[in-house]
Amino acid sequence: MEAAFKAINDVTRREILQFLIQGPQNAGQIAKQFDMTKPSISHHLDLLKQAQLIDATKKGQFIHYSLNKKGFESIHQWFQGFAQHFEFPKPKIRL
Amino acid sequence: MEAAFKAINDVTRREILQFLIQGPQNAGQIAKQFDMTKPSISHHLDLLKQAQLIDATKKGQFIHYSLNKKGFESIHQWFQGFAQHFEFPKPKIRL
DNA sequence: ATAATAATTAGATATTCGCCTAATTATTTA
DNA sequence: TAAATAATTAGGCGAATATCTAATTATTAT
Repeated sequence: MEAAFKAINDVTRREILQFLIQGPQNAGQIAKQFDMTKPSISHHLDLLKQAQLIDATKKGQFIHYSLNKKGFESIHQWFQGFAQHFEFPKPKIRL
Repeated sequence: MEAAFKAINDVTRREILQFLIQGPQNAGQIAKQFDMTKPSISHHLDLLKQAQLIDATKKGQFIHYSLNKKGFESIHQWFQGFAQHFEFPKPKIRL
């Protein structure tokens, strides 16, 4: 959980997560989106992976990164502890 | 939003938020909970306030701190962007 | 008015963080 | 097998962070 909070405390990493909503991408494709060197992006990916916010699977010489539910769940759980004390906008219907 | 992510990226500050679930507390009462000097706690409170995760209201020489919905909402909003891509446990009934 | 209490502000220091360049590893293609 | 491509690892550096002690501000009580 510690790792997840740390991971999302950075604009670039949050933007990487946003980008991955579109679907899995390899490190090069991710790096292209940012005005930053590949090693720096690689480091960000590492932290996101440690936080289990993303998964990495090697496909040949490429590594595909995709969102990982686990990390988000740990943040969600923490958040739920407070959500009960506030009222957050709820969907009109239960999906 | 930036400020909220920053604020929750620290164990002490998250514990302060947890503590405030019990209800408003002044700075001294909060500081007593932690093995840390009052100035350090004061600084943490300042960051939480900047993030609008807590409110501060002066009552005489005391300052009462309480949870503030606003900061939590900004985190909630960010999170919702991903929640739609995963399935998180939902309550059985709509409250 | 003075002393005591609550809390913050200021300044210093050690650690962590984010970024870079250079070097390395692993895989594919010619 | 040699060259090219994808990505990471290593090492260094300035900026930001968390903590402490000392000093300051504001309020209450004697």
